[in-house]
Amino acid sequence: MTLQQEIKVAVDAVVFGYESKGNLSVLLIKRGVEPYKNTWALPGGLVLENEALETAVKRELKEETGVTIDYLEQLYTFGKPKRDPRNRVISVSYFGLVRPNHFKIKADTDADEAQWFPVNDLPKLAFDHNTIFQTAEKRLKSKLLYQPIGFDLLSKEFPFSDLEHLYTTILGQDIDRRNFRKKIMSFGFVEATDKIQQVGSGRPAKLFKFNKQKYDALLDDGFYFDIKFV
Amino acid sequence: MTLQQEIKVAVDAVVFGYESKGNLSVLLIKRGVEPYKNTWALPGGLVLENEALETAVKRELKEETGVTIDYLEQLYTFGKPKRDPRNRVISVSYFGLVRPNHFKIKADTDADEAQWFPVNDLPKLAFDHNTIFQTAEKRLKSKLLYQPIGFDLLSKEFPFSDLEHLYTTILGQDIDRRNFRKKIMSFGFVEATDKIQQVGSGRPAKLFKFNKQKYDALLDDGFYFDIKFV
DNA sequence: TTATTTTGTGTACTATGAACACAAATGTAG
DNA sequence: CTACATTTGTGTTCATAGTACACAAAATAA
Repeated sequence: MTLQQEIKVAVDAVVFGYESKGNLSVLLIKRGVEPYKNTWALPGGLVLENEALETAVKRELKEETGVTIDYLEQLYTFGKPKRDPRNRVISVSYFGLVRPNHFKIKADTDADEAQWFPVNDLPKLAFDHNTIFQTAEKRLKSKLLYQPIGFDLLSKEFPFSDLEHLYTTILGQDIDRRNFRKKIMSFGFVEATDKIQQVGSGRPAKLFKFNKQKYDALLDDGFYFDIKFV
Repeated sequence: MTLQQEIKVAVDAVVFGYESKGNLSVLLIKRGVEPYKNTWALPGGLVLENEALETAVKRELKEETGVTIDYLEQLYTFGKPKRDPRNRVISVSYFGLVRPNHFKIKADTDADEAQWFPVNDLPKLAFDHNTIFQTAEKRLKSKLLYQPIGFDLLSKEFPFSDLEHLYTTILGQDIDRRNFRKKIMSFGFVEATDKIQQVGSGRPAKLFKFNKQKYDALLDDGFYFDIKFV
């Protein structure tokens, strides 16, 4: 009943990065081998014989881009028979976020092969990677509304406006700053520090930080984030 | 850099069924071959050479249990190197729901190998299938609160109390019947029929049905189900 | 005929969401 | 150095949605 399989297993990662003021980007690499040689693609590759899936993603990311990941979760597994023109390859895709300070692409060996692209201006990608990207983008938007993953795209300490801009950028809609701030602060896991930051013109901003311990404690109580009102 | 792979790809399904009055069950099969011969396991098996993943699940379900699925979505991909004691096998798991009238297990060939088990009284399962089950149960609970998947566990026409009991059973908490009914009806995609059903003692109940078209139309407007208050 | 079981319904109170504008602190341009 | 532009920071009112709560109606069972 069970034919001998010749299916290969790959992992691919959709990694988002955010630079202040509305720059949401995705990390891509330019393929050096056929098929799709010289085409942009998501970082990723084949899983090794005795390697866990998540280990494989992290390894590939490090090898291909040098970027350090701050948040990583499994996204979806794509397995259509013809998604790779040559062999049958199923791809377990991952969804990742990086902080601005982990944003820089490594300067050595194949540095010019990896690059950040703004999400609104992506090239045509290899394989079904555009589909994978869209799935990730959808996940990012919906997850932002009920889990505090946005903080993994910001520095450890950030002005409140960074958080606002992150939300408006990703969701593509304006928010009321007073209501947003009131709501976020009501959760109790975002705390003001005593630092103040001045950037360009305008009143200097207090810096805030995300308190993961408090968040985890709330989670145990069946807490639900829920800022879908934004 | 890329060693020759010897990884096999399987699919497994966690299929939930619901019989009236608080009986939530999962579909299991008894394995006929090593490893884990004679141990209960989730239905599933290896993906064929040119077969889509979802096709594979449906095929395995049909072959092993004869049950017709009403709702199916991908759950998670499990890929720890030692999850199968013999070969490296990654499992793409699926999450399924069946209506009561599709509940019966086929009577032919290996019928006695498939069986419904109440979720609160599962045996120890083969491989990491207990983990897979737990992941599915969690998904069922959380999904019930923001997507109307509960209807895929009921008959096409059902008394309102069936819906209530479904929610109390799966979530494991009581609900206020008046508020629940008010909320569900406010969404507009549950409609009363003109049929009335009498079961045992008590006042006979109007039958209701789920209107998928109306639901889909709402979805396009960015509608969010949200009955997490239950 | 009485008790038991299940369905069906409305109102008052509370909490949360939504809408809204102006002063404070700094840099920048004339 | 003064006026203007830019960004941060903050409260109140109104509308909507959630929550708590009890009893009558229609049937069967004893």
